[in-house]
Amino acid sequence: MDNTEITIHDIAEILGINSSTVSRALNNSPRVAQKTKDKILEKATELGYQRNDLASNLRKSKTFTLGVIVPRISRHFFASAIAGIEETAFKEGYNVIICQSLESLEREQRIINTLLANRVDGVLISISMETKNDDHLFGLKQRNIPYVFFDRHCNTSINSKVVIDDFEAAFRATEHLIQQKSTVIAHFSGPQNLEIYKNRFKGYKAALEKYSIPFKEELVISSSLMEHDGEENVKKMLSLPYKVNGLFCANDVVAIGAIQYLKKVQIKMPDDIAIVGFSNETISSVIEPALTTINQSGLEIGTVATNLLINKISNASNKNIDETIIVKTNLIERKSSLREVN
Amino acid sequence: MDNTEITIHDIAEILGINSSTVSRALNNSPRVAQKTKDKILEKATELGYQRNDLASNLRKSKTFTLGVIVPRISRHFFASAIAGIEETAFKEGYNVIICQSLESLEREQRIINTLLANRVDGVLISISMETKNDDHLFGLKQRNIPYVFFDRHCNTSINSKVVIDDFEAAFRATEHLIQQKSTVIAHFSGPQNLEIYKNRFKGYKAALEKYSIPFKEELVISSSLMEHDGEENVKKMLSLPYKVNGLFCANDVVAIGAIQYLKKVQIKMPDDIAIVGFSNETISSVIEPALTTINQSGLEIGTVATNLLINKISNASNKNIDETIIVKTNLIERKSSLREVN
DNA sequence: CTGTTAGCGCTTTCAA
DNA sequence: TTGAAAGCGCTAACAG
Repeated sequence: MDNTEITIHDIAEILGINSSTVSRALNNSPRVAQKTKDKILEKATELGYQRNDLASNLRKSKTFTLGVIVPRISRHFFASAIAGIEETAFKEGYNVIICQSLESLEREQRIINTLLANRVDGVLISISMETKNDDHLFGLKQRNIPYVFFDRHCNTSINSKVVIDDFEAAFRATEHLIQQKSTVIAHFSGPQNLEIYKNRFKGYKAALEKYSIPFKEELVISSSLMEHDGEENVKKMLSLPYKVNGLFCANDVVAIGAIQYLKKVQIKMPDDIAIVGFSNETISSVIEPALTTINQSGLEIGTVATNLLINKISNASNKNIDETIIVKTNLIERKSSLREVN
Repeated sequence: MDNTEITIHDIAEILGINSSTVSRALNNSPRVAQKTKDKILEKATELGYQRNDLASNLRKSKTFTLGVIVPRISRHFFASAIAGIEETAFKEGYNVIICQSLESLEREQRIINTLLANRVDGVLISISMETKNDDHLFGLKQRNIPYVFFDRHCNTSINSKVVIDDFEAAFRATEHLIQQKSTVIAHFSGPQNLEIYKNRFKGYKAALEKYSIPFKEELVISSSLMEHDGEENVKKMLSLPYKVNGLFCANDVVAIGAIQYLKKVQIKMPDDIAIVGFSNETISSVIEPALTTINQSGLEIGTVATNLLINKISNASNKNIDETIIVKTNLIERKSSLREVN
């Protein structure tokens, strides 16, 4: 068990040929005789040769690797987005480095430096809660490395992004509640420095306005998107001096927490309170039967974003065109199984 | 916005010094005068220099990168294990490449090749459901790249691993049910080609034996660890011609599904059926109040495994010593909040 | 179809 | 304390 790396030179020497030929053969170049190729391939597998991508990539100044930055890989939405990203990337011959910012700007910054040092060909990013602008992406811009935001994006400058129409979705969600006879509608919101939550809030407000329902500050309950925030939010909501009979929840994780607590304190959904929340294809079955959802496909967003990025990488002409792709959402109304059960 | 990479040579040329000195300075070598260092660092930041790790790693034959292979990053347990891994790795100056096998042996194989090609310094792996042995790790062995199994491991040859005592934990879990007056105890099991599920099954069986409870084949219900399997399993369990009043669930994801379905069909826990299942620090609050858990710390397992791996990497003498570290679990009994509520 | 040569950007002897 | 030179393993002209 010796540690020596087998290189193309070793193979070349053994076979009494030149290492360039070995290189060509291993890259399946048409400019090598089939017989030589066979010989080389056989020897390579025999010796357990494994190309050194560091050397190869260095030489080619191309890594076929994409960096992906998400706040947290375990979140339903991001997990499904990653599924879409990986699928698309692999199909196009790209590898993917998945990194989590854990909602920290500093970590996001560090990750970008690492990706830069590793010469990724492009970056997909969904920003952390702490991130207020794209200053820390300067390195990418300077080095002309294309990047695409997905879902959580920056609004501080023009960039390529793949998002849903948060305003519209929130508007529709709130409208749906109103049409379901909800008259007092709370909004569990997210960090207001994130565009998506800003827009969801705006959509909520606009719908109220349209139907002449007075907006009340105290019905908007914000949080940092942890599951236990759901419980906290519900408690705040229940402590109001009047009864809330509708809830638009801007985040799925919070929604899960909220629904669980509502069940626990025996508040019936949707009879006591109707809920509309965001969801996606991988979300836990907890939430599914409980409420009407705005289906936001992480898989699709991931796929679309990756295609856009790879496009930017390969078409130099597209590289500097900033475009926004809006992925459709749809409202899925569910027969609440909670009605019978709870 | 030109695309030219800034190299140490550029900096050297501008400053009229040699690139070796620049290299040394940027690596904070003590063999460079502080004045020169300052000059170089200033110029480097001014130009937005960013080291090319491909070149650096190639030269050093060392990447300070660990490969991590898990079945699925979105699973509670693996997400928390990854948290532990990253924390430990970063602390020691290592980066981490996270890969998911999606329970496919073929993908696992491909991932290993990619990691090999990228010359990672070591690998942490929790095997897929399809993986029956460690044949596909041959490349790692051959190249003398250390690897450590965590949680899901192979038993087909001696390897380093960080695991819990599955037999003991399962035994204790089942014993607990018996002491809680459960007389007919079902076991929701996992794929029997995985050691951990084999051992959990053995522990279950051994406990029954100790207390002279007859073992029944049909009480052992296996699945492929999806959340909806929980529901399927419960249905199978309920279709038995006798009443089951205890359940030892060998997997948390299945447990979540099972508990939800049990709630749905209004079976009271623990009155109608007492449950013990595995859990860990990040698990959804869904499961928490419902049952007694065997607390299996992903964070700790990740941390321990990473330390072991880094140790193997740096101490050549340890490299070929295979050791098994058993991380303690503990049984956490919960006051079931379901009792009052449901 | 194959060989020669140069060099990707960095680190690391060895020398001064 | 700095410089010169070699080379990590690979690919890509260019030549033949």
